[in-house]
Amino acid sequence: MNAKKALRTSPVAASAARSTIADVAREAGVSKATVSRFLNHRERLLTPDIATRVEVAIAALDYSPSPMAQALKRGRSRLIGLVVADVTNPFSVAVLRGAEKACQDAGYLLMLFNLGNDSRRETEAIAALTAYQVEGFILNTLGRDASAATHAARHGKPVVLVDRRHQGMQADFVSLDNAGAVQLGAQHLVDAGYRELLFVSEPVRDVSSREDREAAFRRFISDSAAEVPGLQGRTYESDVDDARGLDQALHSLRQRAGKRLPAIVSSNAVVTLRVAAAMARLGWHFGADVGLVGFDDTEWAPYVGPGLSTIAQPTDELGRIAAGCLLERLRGLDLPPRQILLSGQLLARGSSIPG
Amino acid sequence: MNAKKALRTSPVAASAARSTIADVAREAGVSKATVSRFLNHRERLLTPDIATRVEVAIAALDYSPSPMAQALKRGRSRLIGLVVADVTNPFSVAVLRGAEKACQDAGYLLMLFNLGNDSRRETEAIAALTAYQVEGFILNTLGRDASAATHAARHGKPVVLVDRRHQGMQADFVSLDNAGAVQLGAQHLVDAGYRELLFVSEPVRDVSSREDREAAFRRFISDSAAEVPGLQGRTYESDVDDARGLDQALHSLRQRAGKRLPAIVSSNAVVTLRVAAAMARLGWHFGADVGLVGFDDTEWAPYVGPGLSTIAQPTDELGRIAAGCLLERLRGLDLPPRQILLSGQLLARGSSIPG
DNA sequence: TTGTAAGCGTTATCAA
DNA sequence: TTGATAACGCTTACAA
Repeated sequence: MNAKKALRTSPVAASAARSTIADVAREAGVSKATVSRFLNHRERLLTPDIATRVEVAIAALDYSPSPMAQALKRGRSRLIGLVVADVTNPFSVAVLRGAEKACQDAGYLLMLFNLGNDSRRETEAIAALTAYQVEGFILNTLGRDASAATHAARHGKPVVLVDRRHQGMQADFVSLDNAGAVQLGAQHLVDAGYRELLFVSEPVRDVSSREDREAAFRRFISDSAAEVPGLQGRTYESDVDDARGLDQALHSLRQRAGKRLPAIVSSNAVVTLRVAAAMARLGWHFGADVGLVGFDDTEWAPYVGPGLSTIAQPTDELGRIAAGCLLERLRGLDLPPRQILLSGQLLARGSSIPG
Repeated sequence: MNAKKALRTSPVAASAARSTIADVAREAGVSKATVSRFLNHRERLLTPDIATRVEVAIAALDYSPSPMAQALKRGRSRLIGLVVADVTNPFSVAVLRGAEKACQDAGYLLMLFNLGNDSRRETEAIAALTAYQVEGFILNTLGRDASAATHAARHGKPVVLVDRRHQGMQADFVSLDNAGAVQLGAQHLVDAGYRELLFVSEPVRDVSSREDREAAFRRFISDSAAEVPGLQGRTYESDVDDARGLDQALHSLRQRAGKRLPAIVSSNAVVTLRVAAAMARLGWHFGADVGLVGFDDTEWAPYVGPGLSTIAQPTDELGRIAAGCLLERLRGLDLPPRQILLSGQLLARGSSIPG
């Protein structure tokens, strides 16, 4: 198209091939070692004259070192592996976003592996990422297969678990304070006058955050029973393809409630959506017919029904802190595994007003 | 024997070090070349006896080749760079999901770079990804800075553009058939009886999909004016932090409508959410007060107000096809750039019933 | 059919 | 302070 471009790239292969450290060395009339030193040990050990020559050559050739070659040599790749259970889950995405930012700021790139909720791929994910020499892992997995992550840890790679603990795994763990959050949400419903509560979750088994939340809910009920007359609570596991089951669960919830007010605590955004679907099928209204507080403050929560009351997780922070923990370990911090719990925030909207 | 060797063979660190091709060669009593051949040229050129010995050794040492070293040697990395404008946008995530699946199935890993809607980071993204020797790019960027992508293409790396075209860029392009989709949505509103239409979009300039949709909307209005008495249409650009402006736009929409029915076509899920917020502020109801059809069929669309009518994009397909195009190019396919347009699907719900 | 050796782009260890 | 040179883990002529 333009002759200018053609001129600029006159040496035939110049535009196609990345320039290497050897090119720079030749251009500057020094050895590769000197160029490498200039790059890695910046100011030290360099004659000003030589330094500037190298600097000029680097600029002239638009040289930047190959991370691949560096990785091979140093054994460090500036790569961090991120495994998420399900990119479709807004929570995962939000965390991903926070983590990505922190990693990039620290000069690391993120390699993403999405499990698509298939726990069998967990091992595969860790293996692939390990092969690429990622320096550490941020894991938000299903947790069925602790062995995979343990394997990673045994290879000396630091691991940070987000939201979901693995049994007996020695790793930093960053999560919402689930117990506190459940307490917050359930208490809010009680304060609003609801007395017959139902905790709705995805299958709880082996997913630590679900277990924690359910356990906290049970504890809340038994702890509060004394002070709050008529308070009752049950739990229900909702399955993806059992809409009817959920409908029935809601029916019996109202039945049990009798004259008392029934309400739901939903354990994440996915479940909240299912509950919303059920409510629509039944023709019931949030707040008046059944109260609701749901985990995860999605952007759409304010516009569903009278507005859904939610417990917001500090997702961005979770991601940032998880990445931060990892980066600290990569910088050599040697501490026993930490548990970092962040508190949730209650956002009261129409769905928790008996109206 | 240096300390390194000692470390290697000490039982403690034994589990920590990945085994290399040299280890396998030693174990099998053959040369590295033979192991390499076994790996790369499978059946050919191998004595059964030797082949099995290698196979056993590989299994025994749990060996897998280092993609980094392979990349360095071959110049191919089995990596694909994915740049998304905004991981927060559900559309981006959905595409990401489709693309990731296809890439993984083909043995490629995805390197993710999120722009966070900051167009200045586009160059940075491409540079970082290029440095890691990604073999190709899937780009869903803002499109301000075509030079970045062009740069990539000039380096001989195939590029696929998703949803957003870059001006004058020679690359495969995969997208929704925006013109058809707008027609579908607008016609639906007209059929439902709405006559005063407003197309609401994020700032249109330089983002091809937004431009296409707006242009299609304008065309629809002028084309239909003759047959549909009283049909009028305008466009409005909504800014993130100008909620008041949007409120006013809705006000004047109703004013202009007079006795005719007013409706909105919203150009993506983000805008739809903003419109929902405005409607809530104004105390208006979808369908009855103002009709709506919105781009992007999110999971929450059915539960906002009377259900939001949407135009669903085949997001998964978009991602899959984009990845497919790239993989074809990587396999050597040499064709002029293709444009692949997929049609949207209208999902009619309460928000387009004047009720 | 198999082995030897060079080299991909770096960094690190030596001498000089 | 700088420069050869040997790795890092792999592939691939070229020899045997």
